[in-house]
Amino acid sequence: MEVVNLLDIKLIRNETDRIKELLRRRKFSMEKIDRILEIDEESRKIKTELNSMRAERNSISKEIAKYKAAKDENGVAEILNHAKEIANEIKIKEAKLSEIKKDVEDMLLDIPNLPYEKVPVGKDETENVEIRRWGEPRKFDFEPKAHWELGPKRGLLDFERASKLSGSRFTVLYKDAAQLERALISFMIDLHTSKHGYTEVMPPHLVTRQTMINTGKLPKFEEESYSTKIDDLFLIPTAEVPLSALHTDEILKEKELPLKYVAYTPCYRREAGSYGKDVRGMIRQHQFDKVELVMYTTPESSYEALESLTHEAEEVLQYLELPYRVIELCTGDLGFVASRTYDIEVWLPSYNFYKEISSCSNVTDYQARRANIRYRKSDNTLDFVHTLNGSGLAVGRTLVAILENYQKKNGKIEVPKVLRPYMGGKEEI
RNA sequence: GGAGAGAUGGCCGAGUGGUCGAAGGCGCUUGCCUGCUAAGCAAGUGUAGGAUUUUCCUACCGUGGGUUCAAAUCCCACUCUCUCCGCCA
Repeated sequence: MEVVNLLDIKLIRNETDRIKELLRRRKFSMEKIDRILEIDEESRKIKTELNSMRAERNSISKEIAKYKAAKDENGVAEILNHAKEIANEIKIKEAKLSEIKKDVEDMLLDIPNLPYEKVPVGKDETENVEIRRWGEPRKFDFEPKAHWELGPKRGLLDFERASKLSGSRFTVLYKDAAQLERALISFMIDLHTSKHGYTEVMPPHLVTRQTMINTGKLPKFEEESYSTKIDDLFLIPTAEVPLSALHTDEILKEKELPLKYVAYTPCYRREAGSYGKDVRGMIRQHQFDKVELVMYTTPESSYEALESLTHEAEEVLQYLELPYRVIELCTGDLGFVASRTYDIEVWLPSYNFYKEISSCSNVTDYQARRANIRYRKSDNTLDFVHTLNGSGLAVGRTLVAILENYQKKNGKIEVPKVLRPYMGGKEEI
C-alpha cells in the first residue's frame, strides 16, 4: 500500500499550532513535531520530482511502443538511450524516497493520539478529576482482611506455589475462588450481550507484530509485551488488541455501525518498571482475566458512545453492589492511544481507597488509521471509523473486590446475589 | 512438515510484456418508465497523492525484491487461503 495513514500528517502540516498545543498537554516533545514537518517537506519535494520523472519515462515508453508497432527500429534506437538514463535516475530517486518515507513513518508511529479538547490539563495521575461516586464503602464491625491474607488462609488463593511455577506476580486459584472467577466472566458477558447488545467474541490470544502496531501497542511498548521468539507473535495485553484490529483493512457499511463486541480473554503484561507497585496479592499480575468491550462508531457519535460504554461497565459493579467512583484522566495520565478516558475505581478495604478496575477510552480514529478501518458514508465517500474500548470489567480485581468487601468475621465470603445462579446457588463460600 | 492450486475493484470474475486502472457480470447511485412492488431502459460508479484543478499527471492487481525503455502479466523470496498427505488436542 502506498498510503501510510497513522496520525494524519496533513493535519500536523495544516494545523501545526493546534496539534502542538494538544500534544504539549500530554508532554510530547515539540522538537519531534518540528523534525517530522521538516522530513515530510523533503519527502514531498522528492515525490513531486519523482512524479514528473515518471511522467516523462512513461511518455517515452509510449513512443517506443508506437515505433515498435510501426516496426520502426531506428526510431526506437534513437530514444532508447534517453529512456535508460531516466530509468536510472528514477531508481536512485526512489531509493532516497523510500528511506525518507521510512523515517516519517517511524516518527509518526511514535506520536500519541491527540487529547480531546475538554480533557482536563494536568501533569500526572494526581490531577485526574473525580466525576461521580456510587455506593457507600461498607463499615466493618471487625478488622477486614486483605485478600492476600484471607485468600491463602481459606485455601482459595495460592501465591507461593504460583511463584514456584511462574515467578512473581502470578496466582493459583482453587475451588470456590476458581469457580467465582468463572462465574464473574459468565455474568459479565451475559449482561453485556443480553442487556447492552454486544456480540460475544472469542479472539486469538496471540497476534502478529503488525496487529500490535495497528492497535498502537507497538513500537512504543515492546518492553511491556510478551512475545514468542521464533514466530514473532505477541501475547495480547488486552482483548482490545484483537477486537480493535478485527476489521483491519475493511470497509464497513454505515448502517452496521455501531459495532459492539465483548470478549473474555486472559491478558498478559510484563509490568516492567512497576516493581514497587501493588506487590502484594493479585492486584497487579503478569496474567489476568478481563472482559473487554470494544465499539466501532462513526466519528460524530464516538464521545457519546464513550459515555454509554462507561455506564455499561459501571453497571457490572452496580449489580455486584460494589461501591465505586468514576474519574476522568487528565492529559498527563492519558494512555498512548486514548483521546479521552474514564477510569472506574472499585472500593478496596485493603487499600482503604478506590482502585482501578476499568478504563474506558475513546480512541477516535487513531487505531482505525493504523489498521485502515473505514466506513462508507451515505454520500458514498470513505472515512475512518472511531474505536472505543473499556474493561467490563477486570475479572481478577473484581474477584478481589468481592473477597474483601463481602467477607464475614468468620472468614467466609458472601456471594453477591447476581452471581449465585453461576455458583450452583451457593450463598457463601 | 511434504505435494499441488490459488491471491485482481464493494463482490464474482477475465486478463501471460506496451493502446490495462484493468473486459464482463452482480451490487450501488442517479434519471426514465410503470397504480404499488418487481422487472425493464439509460448514464455513472476504486483508493490515495500531486498540479497550471470543469482537465491532466503519478502510484496502487497478496507483500517485498529483481529483469526491462515499459510488468497485473516474466524471475526470486515471503505471507496467507484452499485441496491432499503426515502429525495432533
